[in-house]
Amino acid sequence: MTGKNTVPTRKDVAELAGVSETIVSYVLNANRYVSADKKKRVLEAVEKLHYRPNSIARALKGKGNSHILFIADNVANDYFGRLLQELDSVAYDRGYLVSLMSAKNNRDFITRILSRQVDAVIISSASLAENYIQELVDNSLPVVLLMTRDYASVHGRVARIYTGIESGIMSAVRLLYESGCRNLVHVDRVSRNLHFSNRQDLRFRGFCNQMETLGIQLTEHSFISGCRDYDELFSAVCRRIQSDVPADGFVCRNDRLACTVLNAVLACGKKVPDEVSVIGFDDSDSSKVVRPALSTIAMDQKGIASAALELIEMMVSGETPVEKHLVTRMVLRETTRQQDPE
Amino acid sequence: MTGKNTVPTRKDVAELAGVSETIVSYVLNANRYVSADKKKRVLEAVEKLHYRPNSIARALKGKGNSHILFIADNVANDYFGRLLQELDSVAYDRGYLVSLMSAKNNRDFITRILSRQVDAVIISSASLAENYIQELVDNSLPVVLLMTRDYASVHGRVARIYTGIESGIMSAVRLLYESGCRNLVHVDRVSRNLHFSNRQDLRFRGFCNQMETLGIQLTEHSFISGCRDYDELFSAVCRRIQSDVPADGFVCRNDRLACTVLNAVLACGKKVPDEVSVIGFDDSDSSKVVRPALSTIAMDQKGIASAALELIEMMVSGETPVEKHLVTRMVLRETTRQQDPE
DNA sequence: CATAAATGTTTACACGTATGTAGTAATTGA
DNA sequence: TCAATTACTACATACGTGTAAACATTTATG
Repeated sequence: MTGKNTVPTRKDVAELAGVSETIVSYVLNANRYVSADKKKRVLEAVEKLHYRPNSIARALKGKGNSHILFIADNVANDYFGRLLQELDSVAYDRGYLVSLMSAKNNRDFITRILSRQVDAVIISSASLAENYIQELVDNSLPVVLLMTRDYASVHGRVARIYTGIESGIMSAVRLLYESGCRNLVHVDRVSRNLHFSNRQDLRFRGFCNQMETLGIQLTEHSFISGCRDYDELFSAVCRRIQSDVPADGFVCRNDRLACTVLNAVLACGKKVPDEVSVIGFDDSDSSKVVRPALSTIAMDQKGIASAALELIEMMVSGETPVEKHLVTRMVLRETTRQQDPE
Repeated sequence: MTGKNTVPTRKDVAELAGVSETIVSYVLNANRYVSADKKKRVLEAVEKLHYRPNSIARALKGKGNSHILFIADNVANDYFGRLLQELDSVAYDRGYLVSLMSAKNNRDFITRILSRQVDAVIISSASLAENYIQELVDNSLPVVLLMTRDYASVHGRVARIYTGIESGIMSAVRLLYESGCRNLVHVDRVSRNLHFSNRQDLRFRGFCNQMETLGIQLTEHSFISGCRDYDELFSAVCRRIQSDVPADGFVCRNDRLACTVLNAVLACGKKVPDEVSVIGFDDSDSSKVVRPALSTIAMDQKGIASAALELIEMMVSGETPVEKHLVTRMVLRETTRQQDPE
């Protein structure tokens, strides 16, 4: 079995079955009359040779590539990892292949994508310029946006998936408030190149909206942002804890941040969750192993993946895309005081 | 800018430049004589139209697809996430696209891959059957194996990357031994469907080899395996701690396991690292946020990614693949007693 | 000056597939 | 019986590209 095989083509199948290539095509695409006899012979030949139509040639003929491109800022985190996993799973079942592209690559971005003839693009990026996205849309490439922020300026045939981030954060704020927290703080990402969240960002927006709904005045004390690394964040949290109006609840962009916050709070000698509450986002491994175990918000990666594929198949077959709405799930562990969210 | 554009082809470029299509091809592939005048006009037209050769058509002509397939057991963990990130980065720079496929998908596995005409496959999987891999090799598809275990039965044109797992674990064992641990335990993965490591697995092998080198008899007490989830692992660790010959050092397959072990050890009232040492693998986020911070072994994802691409380019251009050897890096934090590894 | 060599360009085909068009044979309808 | 329909099959072309080979032009050589 160590000889150099060669991938069989339609021609090989046709010869083995004793029919023309066209017949093979018709059998496999099931769109023309083919006699039962020949159909059987073709299928047997296909089986015997392990023939499978060449995706490349198929794509060239304009028949779709069964190829999805996933664009994200960085796949190196728990959330994206699990999303990719689910995406691959549901995509594979439907015959699709999933490819990856980092949003930070921008040389030749658009032309590269178009030259690949992928069937659709899923975008989950806060950094990808909206005009890039618009250009993809203008080239009639089906685009699915995973809404982590507002893509207000993107118009045309675009499908949007709302993952429930905003309402998830809102529930978190409400939970902390109802359990007695009155000095809530939103913890933003750490980054070398300063990048502050604004109302475009759905987490930030969720926090602000819910605070306003609760009638709480937003001040500079309501936010920790602009830290360049986790050490800086640690210090910032300590300062915030030891200030005149000490924070008693932290709502964090993700679990990694939340864990650092948690450690800082504990280091300051505060009791968690009795004196201070902390809630993260992602339900990552970190949230499960820190002590006390971190309360967090879990996203429905499987649901998102399914929704994305459903939308893609709609768009590919020409239907008008719709919006999909999913929900997050609160995972209450030990850094929040128990409280029925109802 | 909201009109439906259309992707330009070689023909469009040729017309705009006032030359034949062949000239365009020759200019872009730089393999024939073309007058300076026409070359200039072609390049200008290319620039103007944002033309890029259609990868699909190119692939169909057998000129490679600049397409790499990455096959792994599950990308939903820190290690794979970062590897993917690095892989995408170096691949993008060299014009490649990276696709994903889970090793647990096995229906039509081979034919699907072959029908995609990818240029190469990178495999990092403990579960993918070796005969599948062999089949890819037999179909003269360049394969790069990330050696997490022994693929002894795979023969032919295969490139192998040794990521330093085995020696990394060996160093860890030596470190714990030299810092005084005498009852070391290897902690295996948790899994529903029981799957025990053996000498094929490089971590397991590293542990056993080093233990034998140190002259320590391996017994059933040297291993914790067969746990179906983290709760079971927690209990198993507690039992092991409270047994007649209490363990004083745990070498774990990954950080997630190590964190659970750490929490169990602490819950049993043992001092870490004074009484018990724990070391993980991956340098994941979890290892950074648990308290005490977990000592661990970091892999060189960037180096692995570069090596993989280098090997792929070698194989694609017909050279005989070679073995690549990388090294891991010990990250000593607070769950091991400080000790100079020399 | 004639001819060979070097340089520059085009024509023609191939990769593996899908399908419009057209053709043949069998069946049906009146 | 003859036309009309149905059940099949085949030919020819196109997708966008790479490149051998034929052709054309210029330059070098004897």
